[in-house]
Order: sequence, then structure tokens, then C-alpha cells
Amino acid sequence: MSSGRKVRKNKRNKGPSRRHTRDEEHLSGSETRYWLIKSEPHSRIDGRTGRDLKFSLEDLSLVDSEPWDGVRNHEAKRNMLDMSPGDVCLFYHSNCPTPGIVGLAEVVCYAHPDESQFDRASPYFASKSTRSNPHWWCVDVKFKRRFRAKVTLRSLKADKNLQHMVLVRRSRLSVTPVTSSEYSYIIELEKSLPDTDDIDCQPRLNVSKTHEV
DNA sequence: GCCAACGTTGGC
DNA sequence: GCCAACGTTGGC
Repeated sequence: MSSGRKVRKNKRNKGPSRRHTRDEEHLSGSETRYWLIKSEPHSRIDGRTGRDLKFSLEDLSLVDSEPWDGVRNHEAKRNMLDMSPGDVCLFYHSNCPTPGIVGLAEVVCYAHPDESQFDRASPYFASKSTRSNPHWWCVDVKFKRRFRAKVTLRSLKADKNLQHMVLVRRSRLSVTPVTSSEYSYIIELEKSLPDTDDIDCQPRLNVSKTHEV
């Protein structure tokens, strides 16, 4: 994937031993956990590589699954190391005229080394990473569903029941935990909104659409 | 495009 | 280890 927005070492969380623990938790019936992941729905070209950093919910809906790579913040990385298959992610569109949550994705695997760190042609190349000592990890996610309407950042910030959301308090973190009560509350908010055909961010007004006839 | 918030880097 | 300088995120 892309999305540098997509963002965050701690021995306890690393690698196979942690994975084993989470498997056991699942076998013993642990609850689904919830997260929020950010991505940019509009084209933005990386200066060094010329690659487009865009990755919208619609882009996710067109692939089987997508590695959530390019996250270069240790706290966000730790959050992905804590994820398990079956966890649910609120999918957030950032860096657009109306930022907000536009749908749901599902975690499909435990964290693994982020391949983009080894790829010189990637915007997320990390020169100090080696195969034997990867610095960056990511999970894969798949499309779950699109919201009937966007739950905007503005509405989340204005809601006194959501003042403790990590998204609200730590606005620059691109992968954040969400409590199950925050999750349920946001799903109720979504249900209360009128259905819309297009919940994607509108194009910026000052950008000319070159494809228009 | 501006800029606040915050993360990273590197000199000392 | 401190902290100034710098770079990035991302809302507005």
C-alpha cells in the first residue's frame, strides 16, 4: 500500500512469542479489539520516488487485502504489533477537506516485517533496516464495509462522549487504539446519519480536474 | 498555504 | 542526556 499517513521497541511485543500468546487468547475466546487507521484518499506524489501516496477505502475495497505499510512511528508500530486477526479497524480519511471515519477494515494477520523498508524504490525505504533486523512491522487489512455516511472529525471532536479518544487527543498518530465502547458509540452515530451515495472526501476546490471534458 | 504540535537528529 | 534545529503530520 502506501499512505505515509498510515504512522510509531519493546521486547515483550516482538515476534513469534507474542503471536503465540495472542493465539492462545483467541482460543480461550478473547474479545475482538478495535483500532483506527488513517489513510489519505487523495493523490499526493512523493517527491523522491514519484509514487502516489493515496490509498482510500475504495482502493482497499478493490484488493483482497493490503499490507498497512509505510508506518514510520514507533507507537503506531507497537499498536500494529498488538493487533490480532479479526480485530476491527475504523478506516479514517485524512488530509482532505472533511476528514473523518468512512468505513471498517479487518485485520487479517499478525504483524510481519514491512517489506517497503527494504525497497529502495518505495517512499518508505528505510536504509538502516536489514532482513535480520527489520525496524518496521505491519499487519494486513481487508475491506469490511463502507459507512452509510462519514463520521467527521469535527463531529467526533464536538462529542463529549468521545473526548478521550486517542484520535482526538493524539491527532498525529496514524494507528490508534479504540475502546469497545467508543467503537459501539461510533457505530450508533453512523446508524443515525442519513445514507449517502458518496462519502469520499470532495475534491479540493482549487484543484482543476484535468480529465473533465 | 499556513502553522501548531510533536517526533527525530545530532552537536555538545 | 540535554536541547536547539529541523522535519513531518494533518487540520484548518
